[in-house]
Amino acid sequence: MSMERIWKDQLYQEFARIGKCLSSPKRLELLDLLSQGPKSVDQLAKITGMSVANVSQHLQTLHESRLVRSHKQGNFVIYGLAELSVADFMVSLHRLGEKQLVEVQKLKSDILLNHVSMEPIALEELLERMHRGEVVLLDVRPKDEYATGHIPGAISIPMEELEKHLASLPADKEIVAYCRGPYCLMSAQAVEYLKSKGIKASRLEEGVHEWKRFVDSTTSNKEII
Amino acid sequence: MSMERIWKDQLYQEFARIGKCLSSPKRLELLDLLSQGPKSVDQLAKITGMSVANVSQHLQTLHESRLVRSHKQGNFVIYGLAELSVADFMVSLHRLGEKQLVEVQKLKSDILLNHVSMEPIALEELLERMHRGEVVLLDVRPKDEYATGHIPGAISIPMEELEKHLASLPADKEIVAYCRGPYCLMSAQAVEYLKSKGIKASRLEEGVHEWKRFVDSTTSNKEII
DNA sequence: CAATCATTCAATTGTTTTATTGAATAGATA
DNA sequence: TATCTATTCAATAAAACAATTGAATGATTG
Repeated sequence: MSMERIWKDQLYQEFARIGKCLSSPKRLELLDLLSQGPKSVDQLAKITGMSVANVSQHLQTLHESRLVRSHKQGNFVIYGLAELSVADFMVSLHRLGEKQLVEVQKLKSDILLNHVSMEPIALEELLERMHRGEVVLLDVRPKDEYATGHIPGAISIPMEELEKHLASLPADKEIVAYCRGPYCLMSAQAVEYLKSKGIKASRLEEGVHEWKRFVDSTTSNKEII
Repeated sequence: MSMERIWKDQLYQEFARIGKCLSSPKRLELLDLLSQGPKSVDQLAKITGMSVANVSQHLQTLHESRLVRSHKQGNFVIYGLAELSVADFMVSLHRLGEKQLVEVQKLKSDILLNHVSMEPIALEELLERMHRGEVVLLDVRPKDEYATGHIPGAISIPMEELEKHLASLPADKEIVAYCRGPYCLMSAQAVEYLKSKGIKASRLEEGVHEWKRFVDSTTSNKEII
């Protein structure tokens, strides 16, 4: 076998390690969760419904490919993305999946039918209307995820505390709720609840990383060659 | 199991199908090759050194995930990327791999040591100098890949025909050669050959898709929200 | 109409991966 | 020091995968 062949095989072998990480549904879910902020092993186990040992094993795999990293904090091992670019890559994967896989499109529209008339608001429209002061953006993720990063201007009320803080919401404005991204249903539940209380509300499908990619693509303005 | 859990599992199952495609080194190489233009099964088999049956099997996998598509042309089945966005996604994967995997960095620098003093020229610098008419950009890929898409201003001389067309190259300008991208060595071989003939030459690491992403990121200039 | 050719299919092999257990580790707490 | 607790490790069994081979397909060519 030629030198070049060996080199290419080794190189693609390496890239395939990242591919391997993405070949398991559970690992993809873990990466999506970690995109929102660092978490302990058993937090991840609880959210995903997997056994702790299983989560740990998947995290090892992700660690070997340098997609996540960890540190000890008291009794817990906290895992997080190794790089912000991993989150951005996950957005790329989601985009590609939604474009190529009819099944993804179907699954998404199916769930939105369950949540009545849940047409999401477009990111562009939202930012415009926020700017004009017409809407309030609501981040319904846990506090720590909000602290890790959120869309500027959003207020934080975690899903479980929504009822408690209902009164503090401005009555005259429309509420737009968002959560972890297109495959998280917390915002849908929030909108459903708000609507049931007679509050005008709609859902933003995008999460923090999708938002970030959007502003990056609209504000980059380097000089042309 | 809750409705939501089932939905999420199905959804991530779907995304994992794309991941599966990326988990095999051979399939990654096939995707990279198809990024350059459509090819028949046995063309791919010859380039990659795999058996035809094996290539066909991998192509089925890629086809099931809607990453490639095929059509018959005479006696041949021609495969190509299903969407240009697949090529762009591959660039994302390469980026992530180069950033996270030290092994990839090492493999790349190792091979460049073999090709003496082969520091690649930066894309930005190249475009500037091309614009000033200081350099000639040379596409050494096969003609059909050039026809599928090339960097504007590049001239096409496939690797094997380089010797034949040597005289037609402008003597006063520096030559910059490029090929399929960072993991293709044709351009390095071309530069080595040109240098051996006393022609000033250097290598562009980027290929068409990397170039495309670069111009997209520098020229996008929509108004800010 | 037979022969040829590129490709796919089917069956087989050996290898890898997954989820599941239960035990081991190593900090923190009492 | 003993006891928790969270996590990892190790061993297992079931499932999925990759590469190989040879046969089957199906269109084109002589």
